[in-house]
Amino acid sequence: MHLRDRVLHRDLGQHAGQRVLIAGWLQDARDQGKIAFLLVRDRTGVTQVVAKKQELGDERYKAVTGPNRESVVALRGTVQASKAKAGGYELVLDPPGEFDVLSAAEAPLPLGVVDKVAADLETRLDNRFMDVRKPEVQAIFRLRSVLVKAGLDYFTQHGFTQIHTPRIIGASSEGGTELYPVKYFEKDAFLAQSPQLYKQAMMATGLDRVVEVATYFRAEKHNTYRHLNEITAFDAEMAFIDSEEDVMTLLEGAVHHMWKTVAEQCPAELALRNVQLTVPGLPFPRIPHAHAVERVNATGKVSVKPDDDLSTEAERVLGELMAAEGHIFYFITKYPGGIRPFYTYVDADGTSRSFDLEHKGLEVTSGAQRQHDVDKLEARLREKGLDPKDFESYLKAFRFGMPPHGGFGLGIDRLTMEVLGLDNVREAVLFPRDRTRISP
RNA sequence: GCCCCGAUAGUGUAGUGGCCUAACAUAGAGCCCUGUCGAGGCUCUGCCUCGGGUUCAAAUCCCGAUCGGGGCGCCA
Repeated sequence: MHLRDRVLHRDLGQHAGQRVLIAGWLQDARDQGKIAFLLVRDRTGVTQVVAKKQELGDERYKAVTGPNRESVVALRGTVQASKAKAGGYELVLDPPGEFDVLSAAEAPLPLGVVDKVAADLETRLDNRFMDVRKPEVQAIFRLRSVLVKAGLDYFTQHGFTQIHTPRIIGASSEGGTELYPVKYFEKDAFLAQSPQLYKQAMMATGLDRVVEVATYFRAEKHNTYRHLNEITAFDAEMAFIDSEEDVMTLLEGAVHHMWKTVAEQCPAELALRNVQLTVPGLPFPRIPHAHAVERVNATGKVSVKPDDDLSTEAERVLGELMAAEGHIFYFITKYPGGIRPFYTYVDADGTSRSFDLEHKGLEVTSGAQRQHDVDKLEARLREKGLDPKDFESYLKAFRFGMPPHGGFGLGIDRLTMEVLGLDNVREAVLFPRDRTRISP
């Protein structure tokens, strides 16, 4: 039998009475002198292995109970019903006691996997390979995988083509955030802050609907539970829309599908995180920015000016108001044109066809219908203090037939944090890049 | 960019001028234990971020450095 054919913990019941091979991390070895209990963990659970000195002999018994915790071991034993756990199975390591250490772990561990003392997030991230051995941490990334696939499935089922745009960009930028400069041979270049300008260019091609699972780089020195300097998002753009409402309908459908899929496919992961997931009803409420400002100001807790964006505090207050009405997801729409990026479509009354999707007071999406009239677009650039010359390769795509279009960026890290109720976005990212962390 | 805070065994904490040659838990080493399952019992190992200063006396107070945490702004 090969290692790849090893029996996983969850399948032990199908092999009752048989001699099988199992392998995994030696979580613990409880030596009681003449009988020992080895706990061997694989990705599906922890198997108890019973080893008896009388049957194995002193030498084998010592070899079996000797390895350090978290060593990788493989062993053969006979599956039997556990004498202690109802409905559970364990392995009896019977003679000759086949037991191999595939990789010995050093001691002490830099981070305990099942220790009774909790470690700081900082220590956990420094030793992420150990941290992810914990089932409750593994659950985050299994669920994230399901969430992303559900999103991508939804988009492709709705006619979206998955694309990949450059992460290295030239000097021109959409503004709004600091960029990381990189050396590009004899030229200056930057890491992309978003695929915005590229996915819009695709609207001039006839692909009509594109989506990218994109990584963004933002050189902002923020230090909060919800910000990272390297983030991952769904970036979608769709052509031939009548208004931003078409984009919002698509987006809320995608989010609903992601929540529903996670609820259906991840009961074990949700249970490990103690999360009771509620799938939000459709449609999500739409709250025009002006109304949102009125509502939060009416509480007396904050003061937001009509033309300003909601502060973090105001966002939280609105989240509480909406939660009280039973809405965890909601759109804030019709932002004042002045506080949105240059490519946003602004109507004659000064409001923009833009929106944010919020979950319990946290922004998870920003989107809009885009300005597809190149003259108005150039005027918008100048209003924002940007030089149209710097955007020539972008603007060119608008001069030869550009349909009305719109799109959004949907943050995957934040979505994962929110679906699980994590208190820090770093929990939802394997190797987060924040203000100070570039290793591991 | 602005503001606040922290640093004590591998890990998580207590100690905030002398009672500290620093404590507790957990981990690690050794011994005992034939059904443990947060296994248990006994013994042992291991810590004040760095550099200045104040003081009779500094883990403790002050200054600086380094590393880190958090809030705002900005955004996903």
